[in-house]
Amino acid sequence: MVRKADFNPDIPLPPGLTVTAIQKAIDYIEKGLTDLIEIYLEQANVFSALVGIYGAKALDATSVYEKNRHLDLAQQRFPDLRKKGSGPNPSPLMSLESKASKRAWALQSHFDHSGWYIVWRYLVDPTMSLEEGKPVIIWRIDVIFLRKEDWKYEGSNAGSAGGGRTHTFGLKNPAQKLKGRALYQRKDVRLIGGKAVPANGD
DNA sequence: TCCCGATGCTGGAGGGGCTA
DNA sequence: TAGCCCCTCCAGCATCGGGA
Repeated sequence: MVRKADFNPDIPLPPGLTVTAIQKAIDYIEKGLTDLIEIYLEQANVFSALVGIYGAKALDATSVYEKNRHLDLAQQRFPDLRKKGSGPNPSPLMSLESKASKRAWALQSHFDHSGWYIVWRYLVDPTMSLEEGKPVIIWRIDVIFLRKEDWKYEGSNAGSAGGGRTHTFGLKNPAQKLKGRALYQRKDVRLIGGKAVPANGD
């Protein structure tokens, strides 16, 4: 259950975005992903992408922010969401990127764009000890405006000789930037060993 | 038509630093 | 000194566009 008391009213939000819209989005994500838990067990990284997609979809439905109507651009280009009426090339203040992660602080992207970022921090609770019927729980939401200088380049040795992925950008000192600035924080989830776990699970 | 690079989304492991 | 926290680096899978 999403409680209003778990929201911090002092956290600034992107223009037009409301706590109510985010509250509905949490509900949408948690319900929507209940049947997709098998995907997490199969491929966790794909599941994280799904959480981010559901987040964007939910805000598209519940807020004044909308997804790019050109499917290919929506899938590939920054931002995920833009304020309705802000045109095809919204300013950073009107741009909202939806990201999801199991990790407590880290934030990575292939770009270092300026704009608003909403990060859905989730945990998978197959025992449903936190909430009956909800194996996926959004336990914290970070909403922050990031500038180009907040990102650091993280290179890659990928090339013809081998290697894995392409380069990424990572948020500089994410814990320092995000600590105490969560818009939403469940009190029944604790960080232990850098991992989010149900507080009633110990 | 096929291949490769760019871009989208992430997680895991290991090591260094800090603190109790 | 051990445990915890955080950062860095390496890992995966997907789609799309452009060039050969």
